[in-house]
Amino acid sequence: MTPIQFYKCLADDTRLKSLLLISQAGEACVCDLKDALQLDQPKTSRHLAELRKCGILQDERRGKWVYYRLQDDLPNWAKEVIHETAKHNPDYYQQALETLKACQVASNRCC
Amino acid sequence: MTPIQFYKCLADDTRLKSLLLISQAGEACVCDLKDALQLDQPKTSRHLAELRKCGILQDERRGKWVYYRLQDDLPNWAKEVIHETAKHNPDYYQQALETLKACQVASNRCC
DNA sequence: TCAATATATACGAAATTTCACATATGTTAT
DNA sequence: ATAACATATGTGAAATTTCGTATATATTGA
Repeated sequence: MTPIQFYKCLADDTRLKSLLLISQAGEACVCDLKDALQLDQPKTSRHLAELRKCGILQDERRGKWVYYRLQDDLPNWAKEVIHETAKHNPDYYQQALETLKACQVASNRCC
Repeated sequence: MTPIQFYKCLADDTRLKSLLLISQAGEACVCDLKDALQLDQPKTSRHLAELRKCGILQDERRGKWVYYRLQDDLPNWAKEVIHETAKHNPDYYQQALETLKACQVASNRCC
């Protein structure tokens, strides 16, 4: 993954917030993310697919749901960038993260 | 500076390369950067101005030349991101950096 | 098999970004 | 004052990205 590919992927509000949420929560399914970020389903899915296609996220289907998390072999510099950004910018995603976590503990299904 | 502003600024080849070159060289003037990156003058200038306007770079005029360097009060997380990216992706900018350094030692004027 | 739920994608429109070119501004030296 | 050089910016066209809507695919349970 080239730096320019990586940063183009981060340069969208939906993708950046999704990525930071996933980095903090460990993983998230499309429907929880869509509720946490108050987006429609196609938009959420499309941006997650873009993060997957450029090698930042990996997906795993579990029943009806698809869970996204950081790609296992994501270069360390990219992981560092994501974590450093998340660590020092909680205001940017904190409210959505709380909604996301509430969804995730609620039950074995989505919000 | 919000993370999304920051990453939108990095999501362009000219801006990202300029930024990494400047982070490695300490500073650079427009004409040296334009030669190192083989770009025309307006394009170089416009992208540097964008990095300045969003708070990543600062400029200083010295005679006819304008030198750009990292903004002194750039948030530390942003500095970390830039340095981590530069440190682990030398292939992306190494050739241009050598040209830039050659320009800078050549004389007290631009290439 | 059929209905319900979750996710993905095709497609054209709308919005945004980038570009090339022309020109303006600022500085220095003569 | 003028010429030469360095940098900045205005402008509309071109390219790219994002979006909304409709629809397709996949899974589960009745």
